Amino acid sequence: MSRKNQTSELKSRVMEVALGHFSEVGIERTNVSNILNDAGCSVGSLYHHFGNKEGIAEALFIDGVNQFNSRLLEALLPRRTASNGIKAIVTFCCEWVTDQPELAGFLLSREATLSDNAKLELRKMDREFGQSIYDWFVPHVKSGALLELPTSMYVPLICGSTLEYSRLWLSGRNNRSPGDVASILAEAAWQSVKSSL
Amino acid sequence: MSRKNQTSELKSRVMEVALGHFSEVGIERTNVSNILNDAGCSVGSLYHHFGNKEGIAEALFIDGVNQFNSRLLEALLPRRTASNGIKAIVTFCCEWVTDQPELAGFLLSREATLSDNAKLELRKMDREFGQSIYDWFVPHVKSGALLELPTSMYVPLICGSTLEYSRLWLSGRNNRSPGDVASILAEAAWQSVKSSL
DNA sequence: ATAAATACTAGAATAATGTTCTAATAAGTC
DNA sequence: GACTTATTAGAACATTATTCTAGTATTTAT
Repeated sequence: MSRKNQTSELKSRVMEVALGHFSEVGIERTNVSNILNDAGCSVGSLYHHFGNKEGIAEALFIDGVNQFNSRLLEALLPRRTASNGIKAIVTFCCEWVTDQPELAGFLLSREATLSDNAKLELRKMDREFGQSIYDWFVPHVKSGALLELPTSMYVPLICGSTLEYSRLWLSGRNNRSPGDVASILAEAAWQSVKSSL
Repeated sequence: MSRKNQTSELKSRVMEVALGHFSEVGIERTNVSNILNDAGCSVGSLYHHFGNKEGIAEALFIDGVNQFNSRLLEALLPRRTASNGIKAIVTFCCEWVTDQPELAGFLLSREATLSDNAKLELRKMDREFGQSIYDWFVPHVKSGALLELPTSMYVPLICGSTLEYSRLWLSGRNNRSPGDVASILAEAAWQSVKSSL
């Protein structure tokens, strides 16, 4: 196998193993040595590739956000009505969390403290993503289908309930998965941002 | 001063100092030695009173939840209509977060990993609190004013948007405080749980 | 094909830092 | 006033993330 492949395989093995530990006991309480053992990686390699323990968390975080963003857009952009779009966002979130609870829990915990570089990269990703979202929203606000609100309020209003419910489910204090109650959450989100005209 | 007073003063000084550090850089990245210096406390005393660093976080967490719960009940219980009650909950949350951002951020971050003892205590508090809340809700669900939903969904639906908006504001990516947008959040919460009959 | 440069691996040594432990001190109690 | 107990003190310890130096394999250039 080429070095490139070997390397990228090692990196993803480390990330996979680390995610398991992180989501189980948190970043702080997972030992680097455990990651090394489970992933079959040497100290030198790990620090060469990731810099430090937080570097692994950082890579996981950025990967996760990227994946989430692109799939959410796939789910949202084809929708033509405000109601269908809002419900698609919520339903997608529910399914995504239910399908990959470890990654979702890791992202929602916001445990990862990002380096300045990572923050910049994330901000760039966010701008692009935000622009696509914005473009979808504008016509529906203009048409009067959606409430006109401070920009920063749409995400909390649409996704807040879902994210809070997801946290609850991920913490194990609840049997019904977000996927199971997606329709309730979707309807509630729609009620909270639809224009009452 | 009596020893009792001296002790409790030291403990609260430590907790206050620790909260400042925790909310600024997180539990993991605050050094015990910094807390000791800033609070004028010796290693021995700190470990005698709190057991370990997490013990401080635990104490802060339990105190915070206690304070939040009791004040929320004060705001909710006097309300006679479903609409007023739901809006009172949301408004209270907004004001509470806005008034004590450090404590709110610390609680919302869920950074604190609780000991089994603390979990038990918290569960007990939660049961009592939950019962009071439940008693307020039942008649409004029975009367048809509120949607009938799985019990575990009321908190996410009512508070989710507010908590998510609070996180956003606390992270500094936003100027308008939760208190500033409380009425929007309150109305949205109400729309999402009111019965549409 | 060979040499030079580069990317990567290895693990012992180091450094940072949370926690324990023993002794000393002061407050409360009888 | 003696005794018991709670508290304080900080040096010693233990854990664990990270650095560092040396060595190995893979590309790249000539």
